[in-house]
Amino acid sequence: MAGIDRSLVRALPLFARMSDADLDRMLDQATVRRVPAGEAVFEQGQKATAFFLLLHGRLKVMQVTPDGQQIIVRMVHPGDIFGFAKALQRDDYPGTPVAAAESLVLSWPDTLWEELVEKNPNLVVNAMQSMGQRLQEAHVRIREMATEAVERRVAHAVLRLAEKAGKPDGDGVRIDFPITRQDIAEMTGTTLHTVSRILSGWEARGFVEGGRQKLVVRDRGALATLAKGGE
Amino acid sequence: MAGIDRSLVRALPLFARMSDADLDRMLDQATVRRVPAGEAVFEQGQKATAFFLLLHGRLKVMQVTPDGQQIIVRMVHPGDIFGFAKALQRDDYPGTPVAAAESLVLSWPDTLWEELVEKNPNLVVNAMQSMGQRLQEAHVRIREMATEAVERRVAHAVLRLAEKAGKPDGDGVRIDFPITRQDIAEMTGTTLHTVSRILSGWEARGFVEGGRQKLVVRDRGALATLAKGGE
DNA sequence: CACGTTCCTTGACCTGGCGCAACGACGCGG
DNA sequence: CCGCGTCGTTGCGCCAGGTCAAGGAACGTG
Repeated sequence: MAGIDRSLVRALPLFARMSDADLDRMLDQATVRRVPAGEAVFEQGQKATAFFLLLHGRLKVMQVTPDGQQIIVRMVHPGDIFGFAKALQRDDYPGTPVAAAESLVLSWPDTLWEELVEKNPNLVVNAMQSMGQRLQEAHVRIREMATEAVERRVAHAVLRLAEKAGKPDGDGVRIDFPITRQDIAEMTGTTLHTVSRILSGWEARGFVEGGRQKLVVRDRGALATLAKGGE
Repeated sequence: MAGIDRSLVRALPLFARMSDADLDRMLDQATVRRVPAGEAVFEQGQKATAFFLLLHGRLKVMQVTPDGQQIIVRMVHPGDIFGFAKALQRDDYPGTPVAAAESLVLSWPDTLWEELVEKNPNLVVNAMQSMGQRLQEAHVRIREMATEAVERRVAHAVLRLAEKAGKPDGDGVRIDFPITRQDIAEMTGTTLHTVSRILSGWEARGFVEGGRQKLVVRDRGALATLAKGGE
């Protein structure tokens, strides 16, 4: 159905210890989809019928609170699985993954999971480890939100972005997809106003370089110090 | 080694679709340990050598921030697995589980996991689902911390406690283990002062009934309304 | 290139809830 | 049953950061 080259995904931890033949077979059963920037892969609350893998691009998983507030629960980077409702024991998707940049998404029908696992027990083990890491990251974020002031949280968020989505840019690291102040606010639990003020401050001190939907980290060390709490 | 009666754990989702014989064998390989209230099962940062199951009692998983602040990452209820570092791909424990009440804990050496899984593939599937649920809960908490005011967060926390650890008490529900204001503060990311004020307020309105290390929910509906944001 | 839209910045003001402090109450150990 | 340690309550001042407001800069589109 798809005809994706195995080499694109061979190195992913999810497929570790899976034979080339099995992997090819799995890829043959996948659907590829191009998602333009700004579009959702699926919608929060929608019945879950598939699970997904991000091949290329960048997704932000949004959740809307009953009273209309929006937050970004996590970012999906290439190689990550998402929309894995099966694992969450739900039959609907808990969030909405929106493409921050044009993205390429692989998906398999939910019903295939059992069968795939049957043939390849490692798949579950690997999937579980990936979820374990996400759980850990979630706990770190909870701890940050509970104990740290806004500026530190933003520093952490920016560092994480640089880590996961950084691209060398001159003497710094540029976040490799369009990101707004609003996005950062929704990732750290603040308002875009506060984020704007903080970034302006950092820019004045030469830590970062801002711009419309753009962010370049110039002095990673300084941010790390901030994040650690050393004023 | 242990001689635990199968019936104690037979109903747990973790062991679903495991044969009685296999379960008995697994239980034979387990170590039982009684943990008095206030004592830790293991310590954050310690090398991970086992994984655990809470049989009876109640644990609070604490994390200490580099600068000494403490928070409660989650509560462990009977039937929950914890200290599952294998799944997190870590070799040390990320938190410290402290007994809130006298507890009974089962543990298996980490090294046994692979072997157990070999014989019983469902174990991984079930473990993953349990982690999936925890991940979801973590996301909910992140959303709460990002968007909700303190009083609402406390309302949510108390409702969750009533749900998971509630015991009928007269016309209300009593939290079935000793819990301090400090604990609730560390679960919601506030100070004990604010929690105390909030609970006093609720008590005045007849929603709850406080006391030393004690908390009884009298009007669950009122709390639910608060949690939902209805003034 | 004019116009609308989206994104960013900055100022002024206001308030939730934190920090500090003092005190009261319960319960345990001697 | 007395003293001390833990736990809870409450008042007060202060400030980080949210809200409200206004305007400017970059981008896309007809």
